[in-house]
Amino acid sequence: MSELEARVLPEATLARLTQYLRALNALEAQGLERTSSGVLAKEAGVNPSILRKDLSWLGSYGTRGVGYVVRELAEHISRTLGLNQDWKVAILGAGNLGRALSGYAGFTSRGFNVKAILDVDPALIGEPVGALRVEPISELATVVAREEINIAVLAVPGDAAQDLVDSLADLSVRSVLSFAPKPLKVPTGMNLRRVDLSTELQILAYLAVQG
Amino acid sequence: MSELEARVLPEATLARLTQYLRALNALEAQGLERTSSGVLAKEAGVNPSILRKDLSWLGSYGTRGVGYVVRELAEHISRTLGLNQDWKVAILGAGNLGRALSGYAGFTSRGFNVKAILDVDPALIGEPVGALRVEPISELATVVAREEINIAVLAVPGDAAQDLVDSLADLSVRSVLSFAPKPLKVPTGMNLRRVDLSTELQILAYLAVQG
DNA sequence: CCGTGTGAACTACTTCACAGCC
DNA sequence: GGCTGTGAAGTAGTTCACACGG
Repeated sequence: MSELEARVLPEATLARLTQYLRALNALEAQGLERTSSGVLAKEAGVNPSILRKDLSWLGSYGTRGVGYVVRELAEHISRTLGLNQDWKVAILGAGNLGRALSGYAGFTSRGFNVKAILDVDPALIGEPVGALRVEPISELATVVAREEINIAVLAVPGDAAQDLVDSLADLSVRSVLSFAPKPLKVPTGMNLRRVDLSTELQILAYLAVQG
Repeated sequence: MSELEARVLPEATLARLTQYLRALNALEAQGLERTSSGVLAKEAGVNPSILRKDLSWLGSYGTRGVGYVVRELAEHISRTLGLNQDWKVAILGAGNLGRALSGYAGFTSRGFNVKAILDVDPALIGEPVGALRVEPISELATVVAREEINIAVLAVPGDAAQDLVDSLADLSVRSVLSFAPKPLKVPTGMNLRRVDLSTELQILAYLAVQG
């Protein structure tokens, strides 16, 4: 393949683009067809400068002196983020958190489909979770192949997480969202994002003491 | 001399300190009494330089040529983060996510006690969740006072979140962890952190398309 | 005129490299 | 000798301010 220049979006821009997308949807729901960086930035909770700078990474989609066409801009951001395609998600770990995530609205919307939920615990295997049934984690390879999983969500204890990441890497699952409270090593080419709930609470504790 | 006496830890440092704390606990569990920035940094998944720089914000607690005393450093970080005191957490929203969070191990450890779970839905009120029962959100003020709540976790739909933040502010709850997929306005003096699960998935989708 | 798009200035954070001390 | 602690250098991200074009 011909090498395109590695023009990857900065991490921070990427995170905000998802917020603009939601903000645009909110504006569209209000019946607005056009908007400006000021209005959109307010809705997304950022300042207008950074919004315009972020959008400049995608090219020029506004009109000077006027603003942006809501639907057009939303469509463009969606395409850039890869949300025009279908994402098939497997949840690893059918404990409280895993089960809650499988039904979470944010996970089932916008092209993300939870296709499977797996666990090691024999007591959980076969149990219904929404429209799915818990499958044994020993069948991971089979499930990933059958459902064409491309995103995995790790809702397992810290000790189990690294082994699963390694297995997923072998199965060419290249995107993982981990809730395990441990740093994980990932092979190059795999994308990992962590959500660490107890870290968030600890940060709040510090801020509360400060303030 | 700087104008302000109280120099606050950088946000990024703060987040890593919580990781060092976990890493130190892991080392202590292995029976180690002393460690070095190299070992600790590896366990925490960061590089040694930034670790030493982070610790320098807390003052000098290592010994040149030797390293750090595990328990001493852990104790010091804990104190800095305000983890020597008791934190009383209320969970707002008793849906799948709220119920899962109330039992989440990371939430119940290290001084964080889930004292109450509340919801608007009459069908849920009175239902048992672990050792608690769901209480009506109309009783928020009473519950906050009774349990001396100082941290609230928002696990409600986006539309309800802002009103709850405002109510919490009136009740002097100064720290909020929100799972609502919306930017929220907070009064000065209130600390808000957001965990946005669908944003995380969207970022992964983009990264997967890129790679 | 008005709001976008963007270089330039600024701020925050990370890494380097080595002086300082045990 | 070896590892900490820290200025200095480097990098990433944000805000400013204004030229540009509908």
